[in-house]
Amino acid sequence: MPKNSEVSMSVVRRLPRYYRFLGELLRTGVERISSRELSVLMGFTASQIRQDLNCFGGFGQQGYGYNVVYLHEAISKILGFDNTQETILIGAGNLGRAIATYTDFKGRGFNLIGVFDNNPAIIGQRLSNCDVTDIAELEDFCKEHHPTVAIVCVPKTAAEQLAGRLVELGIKGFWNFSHYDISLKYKQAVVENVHLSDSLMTLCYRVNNETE
Amino acid sequence: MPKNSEVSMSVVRRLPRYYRFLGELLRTGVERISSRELSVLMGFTASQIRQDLNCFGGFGQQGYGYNVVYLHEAISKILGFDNTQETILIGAGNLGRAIATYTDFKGRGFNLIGVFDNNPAIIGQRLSNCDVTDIAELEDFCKEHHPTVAIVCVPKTAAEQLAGRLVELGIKGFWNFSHYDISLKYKQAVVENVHLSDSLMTLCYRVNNETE
DNA sequence: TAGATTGTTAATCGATTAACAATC
DNA sequence: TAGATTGTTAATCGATTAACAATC
Repeated sequence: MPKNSEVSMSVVRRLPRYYRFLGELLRTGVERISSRELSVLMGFTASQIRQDLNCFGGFGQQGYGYNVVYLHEAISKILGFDNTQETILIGAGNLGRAIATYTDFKGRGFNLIGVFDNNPAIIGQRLSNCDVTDIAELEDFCKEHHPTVAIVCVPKTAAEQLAGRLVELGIKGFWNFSHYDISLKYKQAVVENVHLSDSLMTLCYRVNNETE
Repeated sequence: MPKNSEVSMSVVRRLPRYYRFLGELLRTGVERISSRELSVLMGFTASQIRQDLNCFGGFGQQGYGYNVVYLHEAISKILGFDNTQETILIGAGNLGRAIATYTDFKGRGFNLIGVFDNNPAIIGQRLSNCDVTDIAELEDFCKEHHPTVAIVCVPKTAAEQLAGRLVELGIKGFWNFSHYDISLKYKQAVVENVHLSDSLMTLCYRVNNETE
C-alpha cells in the first residue's frame, strides 16, 4: 500500500462517491460486484475504478470482483470515519442552521460539540443538540474541549477575522462556506470549500453554452 | 475567439473565481492588474491566468495588463449573467429555505419564480418573494411560466421521481443538492451537483491524512 | 525608445484509459 | 480446467507550466 500522502486529490475526491454507491448496493443486498458492473452504475471506467482502489490496497479477487460489504467497510476506514473529529460550527444563520440540521456528522467521523454566533437574537437557541453560544466564549470553549474542525458559515469579512483565531486555537480542518480563502494565508490548514455561488455561476455558463 | 464548446470544464470552473476576485479589486478601486499580480492574489500561476482568459479572447494589453472594470464585465458576459434563466426551487425544507434566502439569484443570471414542496405544513408559506406551492401544481405552473432551471433540494428518492418530470417540462439546467445522479439517466441535462456530504467526507480524509 | 506584459507556442507534468499477465 | 476479473504496467490524453516573440 502506497503512503497516503502519495494519493492524488483527484482520487481522494472520488472516494465519497464510491462509498455512496457501495452503501446503496449494500442496502439493496448485492453481495459482490465487478469493476465492470460498478463502472456502469457510477459512470467511471472500470480501469479507473481498479486504479483508484489499488492506491489503498488490493480489495478485490481475480475472477470474482469485489465483496460489497468488505469494500464499503474498507473505504469507510480509508476515509477515517472511525476517528471522530470534535467539531464546532461558527454562524447559526439560515445556512448554518440548515447545515447543522441536515448533515449526518456522526456517520461521517465528526462530532458537533459547539455552535457559535454573535447575534444576541440567536444566542441561547438550541440547534442540533448544542446551545448557540456567544462567539466571545470561543477561546474558553476551545481550551476546554479542543475541537479540531470548524464549519465556517459566516460572511467573508467575519471569516477573515476568525480564521487566524481558529488556527491559533488548534483547528486543523475547515469546512468553509464563506468566500474568504483560508488556505492562502494559513497554508497548513486543511480546507474544504463549498462555494455555492461559484457552483451557481458555473451552472449559468453551462446552461447558456451547453444547451444549443 | 474559440467556440465555447471547446473550452474545458477545468477552465470554466475557474471563471467564477476570477469573477469574485475581480469584483473585489473593483470594490477596492484597483484600475489595472497584471497576470503576475493576480496570480499572487488568487494562488494560480500567471501563465494559467493568461491561458484561461485567452480561451475567450484577448482582454489584456501588452505592457499594461488587464483593465479591472473591463475584464470583470467581460467575464460577467462570458458567464451569461445578462441572460436571465427563469428558475424554480423544489423542496422548501431547511436546505431549500437557506438556499432561497442566501443566494443572490438576480446578480447571477437567475430569476426565482416558483417554490414547490409536498408538505402541507410548508405550502402557502412565503419564501424569497414566492408562495410555496403544492408540487401537484408543477405541470400547470411550468406550462404557464416556462422555467429553464430547477434547484433540487429534496431527498434522493424524491429527486429520482422528479427528474424525468422536470426534463419533460422543459428544464435544461439543474442545481442539484440531492444524491440522485440526474446526469446518468438524462444525458442532455446540464447538472451542477452540490454534494455536501461528499465534501465533508473528503474533509474527513484530509484531516486524518494531511495533518501529521 | 526602453520596459513591461501580453498572447501563444512548446515542454512538462499528471491523470485517465487500454492492455494483458497473474491468479482466483 | 476454463472463464472471469483483478492488479499493474504501458500508452494516451489533457491540463498546467515555461518560454519567448509580439507589441503596447
